[in-house]
Amino acid sequence: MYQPIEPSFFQLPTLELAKKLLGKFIIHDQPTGKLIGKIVETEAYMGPKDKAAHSYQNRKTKRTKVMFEDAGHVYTYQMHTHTLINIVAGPVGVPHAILIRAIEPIAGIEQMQKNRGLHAKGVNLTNGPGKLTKALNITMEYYGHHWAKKPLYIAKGIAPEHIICGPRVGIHNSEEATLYPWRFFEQDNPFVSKFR
DNA sequence: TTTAAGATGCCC
DNA sequence: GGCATCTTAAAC
Repeated sequence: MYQPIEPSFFQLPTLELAKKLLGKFIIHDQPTGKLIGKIVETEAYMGPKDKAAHSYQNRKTKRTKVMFEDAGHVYTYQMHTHTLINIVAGPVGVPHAILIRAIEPIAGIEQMQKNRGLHAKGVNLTNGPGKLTKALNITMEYYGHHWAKKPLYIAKGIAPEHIICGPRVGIHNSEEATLYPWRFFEQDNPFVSKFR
């Protein structure tokens, strides 16, 4: 318990992995203790044929290159004032990634509250991809890290009873890819982000 | 070197 | 609905 999952876990087909990640724990070891959240919402991005993905048509740049590594690496990027975090999926050379969109706080909640500031109450602590990275103190320095290694790692958790899928959030100019049902979340969990 | 746009969140 | 404010990529 609370130990990094075996690296082979990430070698599932991308959509399968996106579903299996629901209920897993994401853990960040800090000097002040462990910050732990349960993943309740994910989104898959499959570069080669996904117009909404940064790696569409295998575009390889400084930003997207980590997605060409083997599954389990950390892909971080900046969105306006926020850091968003992904799990690289697919075999070497196939630039897939899974965005972690929301978590439910499990341990270290007081520290998460401090990291977020006073305005974040209740579900607003971690119900969005930019919010959870701030709560967990995740920054761009984890670009290229591996999710099976401390101090930032995935651990076994609690599989959800019911999983819902639907269109991804915040995709507007990607034509047919706009409606791909590649968003997965735990039914009735209050920390799932709002659709826009 | 300059400029535009973005897988968001907070405030008005 | 506006705007903050950072990284990247593609235009000059």
